[in-house]
Amino acid sequence: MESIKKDKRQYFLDKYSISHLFSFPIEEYIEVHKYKRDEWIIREGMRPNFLFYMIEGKAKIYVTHKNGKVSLINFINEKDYIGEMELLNDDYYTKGIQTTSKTICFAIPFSSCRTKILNDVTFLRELTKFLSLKATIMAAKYSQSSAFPLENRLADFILQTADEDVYMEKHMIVCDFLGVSYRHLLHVLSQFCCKGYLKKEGRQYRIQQLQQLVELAEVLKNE
Amino acid sequence: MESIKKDKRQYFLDKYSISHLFSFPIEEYIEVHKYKRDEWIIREGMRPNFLFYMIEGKAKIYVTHKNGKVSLINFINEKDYIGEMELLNDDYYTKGIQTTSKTICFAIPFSSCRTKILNDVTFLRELTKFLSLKATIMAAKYSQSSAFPLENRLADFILQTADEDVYMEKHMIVCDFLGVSYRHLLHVLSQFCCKGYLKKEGRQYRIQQLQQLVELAEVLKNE
DNA sequence: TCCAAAGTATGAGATATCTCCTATTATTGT
DNA sequence: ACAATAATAGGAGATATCTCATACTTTGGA
Repeated sequence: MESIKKDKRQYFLDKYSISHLFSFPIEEYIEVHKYKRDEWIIREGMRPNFLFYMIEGKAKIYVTHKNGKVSLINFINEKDYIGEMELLNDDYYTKGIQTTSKTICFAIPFSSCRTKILNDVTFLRELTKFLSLKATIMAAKYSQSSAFPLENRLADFILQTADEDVYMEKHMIVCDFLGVSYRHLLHVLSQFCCKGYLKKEGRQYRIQQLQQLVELAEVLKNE
Repeated sequence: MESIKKDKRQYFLDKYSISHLFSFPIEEYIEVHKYKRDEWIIREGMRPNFLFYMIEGKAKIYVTHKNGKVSLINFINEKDYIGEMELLNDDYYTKGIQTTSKTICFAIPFSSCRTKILNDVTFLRELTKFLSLKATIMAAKYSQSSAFPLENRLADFILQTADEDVYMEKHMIVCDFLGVSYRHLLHVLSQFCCKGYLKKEGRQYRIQQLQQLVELAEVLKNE
């Protein structure tokens, strides 16, 4: 992780201003953090020291079960908060957050801001709005997720996790996340290769026909 | 809908006190509303006049698409809020909420309380906690929903929607919600009857072996 | 360095689920 | 009261997906 300072910091503060989300001047407290692909923004089980707001890039949320199995739970994209559960909830078990590409976040230190933001109705209202929308969307997604064949859900997954045109998730994690057997995942992946959407390069896949994948993924988004 | 007054009202206020969720005395504002099965707590597209907090019973959330098709989106259970989106978000499209059984809600009038509760950090923090937990749970559910055969998901669904031991949802809505074909839904339902879990009575089904259904539904909840 | 564990890869048969088709009831508007 | 529409019901074959078995490769630690 690299903390961006001075002019560059100011550049991001201006480009993605979030001052309207707070009733007090927040800018002076904000740190701008830059991560490489696959870096951990938060380690599982460790309390974060910041409330994060993602402005560029994407990340994945992981949790480890008692039996040691690691599961991918969800994604984080631009304009998402990270660490809001820990901000509010003292006994929340922290999940791991790992970037999927180069990523830039605003990081608001708990040390100097926790009390302030927990008493800021403007912030709390915005956060509540954000969360209730998120819950609604997840509910809708949930109710229809199993309606589509793996082909569509996998296309969507590939687009969400690929960095540039390279897809390189672990099959085991993916079939767990998508709720599909290992065997079948491989089968559909090899179909994608046959059809020329992907090209296998050793252990990773390169996207050859983005448009085709986008069309398959679009199907999930109708209505 | 029936508004419960006097002693009975006080009984519910005491039994399910929510005063700790607010920093000001909320009790005097709370109305206690009682609904029969299948009543609408909120009509789709109409702004509610209350923030509801469900204390007994359960309900379903529906939305109508442009093409006229009606979809079940999610459930509401005890200790859930209803109308929080409308409280926060002026241009939120209101979804329909229909009870699944006899239901009792606290109803907090926007007219007298909206400003107060929108400026109450205690309330906002609690609501945020509630919503972020809900979003997390939905995300986890989503990622694994398609992992299980209809048998398990249907058992869960039946338990969530049955009133006492009577299940009587419309097949069309159910297969939409569960993302499964009409044909297959019927097939699994008739299997449940063969196995003696359910008994078909004209247009509805009566639960015969609750425990078996619970076991099937439990599978969804592991880990 | 070597072993155990995790991950990758593929075949073959078994199930779950879908699509298409065709009847038979409810429900609804006129 | 009647036609039109929506919902229920079930048969049959096609696909998607799962389970099991088996072999090879990479990886992390003793």
